[in-house]
Amino acid sequence: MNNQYRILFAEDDKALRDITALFLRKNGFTVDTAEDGNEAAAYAEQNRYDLIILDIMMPGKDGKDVCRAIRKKYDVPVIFLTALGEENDIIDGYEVGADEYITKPFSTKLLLVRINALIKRYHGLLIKDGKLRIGEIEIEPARRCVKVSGKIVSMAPKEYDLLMYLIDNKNIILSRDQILDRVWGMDYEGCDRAVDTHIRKLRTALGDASRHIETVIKVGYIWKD
Amino acid sequence: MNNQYRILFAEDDKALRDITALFLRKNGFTVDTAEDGNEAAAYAEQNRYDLIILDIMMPGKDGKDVCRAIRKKYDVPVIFLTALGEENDIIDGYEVGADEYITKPFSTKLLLVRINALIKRYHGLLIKDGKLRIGEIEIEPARRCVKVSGKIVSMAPKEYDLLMYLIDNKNIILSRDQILDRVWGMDYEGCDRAVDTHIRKLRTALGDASRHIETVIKVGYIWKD
DNA sequence: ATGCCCTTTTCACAATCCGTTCACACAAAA
DNA sequence: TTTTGTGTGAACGGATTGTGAAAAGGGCAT
Repeated sequence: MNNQYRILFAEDDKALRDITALFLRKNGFTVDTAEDGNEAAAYAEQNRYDLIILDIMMPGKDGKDVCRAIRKKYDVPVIFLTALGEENDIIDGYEVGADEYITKPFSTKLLLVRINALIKRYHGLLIKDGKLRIGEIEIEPARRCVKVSGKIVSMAPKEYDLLMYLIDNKNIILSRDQILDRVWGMDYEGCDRAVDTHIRKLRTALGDASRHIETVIKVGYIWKD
Repeated sequence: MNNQYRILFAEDDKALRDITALFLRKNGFTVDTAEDGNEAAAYAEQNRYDLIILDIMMPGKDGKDVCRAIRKKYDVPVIFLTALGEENDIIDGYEVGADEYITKPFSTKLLLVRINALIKRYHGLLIKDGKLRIGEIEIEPARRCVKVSGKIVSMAPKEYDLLMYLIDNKNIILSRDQILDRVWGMDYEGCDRAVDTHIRKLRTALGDASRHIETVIKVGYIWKD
């Protein structure tokens, strides 16, 4: 399991697709790219994304069709791209459930601003320079690198995933079942004390900063700012 | 896969255009030339460049118009050329989003310095004399030639492509899937352990310098400076 | 077409790292 | 106090990756 924010980026112009995907990866996102509507729909069917960016004009299924299909399946922020002056698309876009609308040409900077706004709206977190800051902790998702008060803290994969999940849902009590479902996967069959063990390891790794992780007896755990 | 940097060079003086383009190509860049503003705008519309060099005074669209048009479309470093003493152009140039400014006549050496500075700023890489340097490694993309601490290292095509992909995305974790998509091609069907094998070969080839390639367990690989 | 060489892929095994479980200590609720 | 829930450390088992070699694939000259 990987807790970088996952973005699906569907755009038929290969050059634009590549350059934008690289830019997004540099900013800490995990990016899957699709070159047409059908590929995008297939990806969205098979995976869960934190954000989906769709070009409206694409061969095969157009962006709006893809968006409608996705919206039936699960709730995820969607950004539409369209050529300048296609105002009708904008209306339609919002109708099928788009959250943001960007006209091409756009600067990568603008795109990032919109993405961060959406992530913040959906998760309550702020990303700056590809780094996620929360108290004395700084996380660089692109490198799965965690620093506490400036010092790099090495972390096993599950510890990192667990940390990201807690932070993603900060100030919300998470039951062991919820944690197991999201961090371990729905299909996990083992005993739920595995969570306790990983919480302990995470606490050890975080040192002082572990005070943010509080035990809610008989319920689960919570990350408090 | 083409890992040379692409430059668009717009200049109406044919002699200067040809000699400069030749010089840039000798230094490992892929160069498209345009002889006026309209041609430059058309090229920029149809292709993606890693750098654009624009003469300000050109027939048709002048350099500033072209720059404005490009800036609306995508984010790319732009260098302006202008005749000596046209200070107003400098002001305007930065206004429309130029990154660098070079007065004619200029030495090819100076141009190269500025180009490298920009490429480095945008990509985090250093190119000098057509060679890309990263730590003790020196790569000549034009010849697909790699040196480690001055010693030529022979490398199979996939190893080279893999190296370039890692470097292009340095300090970013790349999953085996991402690597397979980019270096092998989307349509690759084999098992993803092929990546591991090539990583090993690349490590062997790089010797000491292989310490830059780190394994991120359960996720993929990363090139760290 | 054939054989050769280089590259790529696959496989089996080794080494390493990670996750899970257990037993017990301790703390909180009943 | 009893009961239930959580913290802790160590040990086991399993998953993931490193490694070498062998098989498969492709290009090129003969």
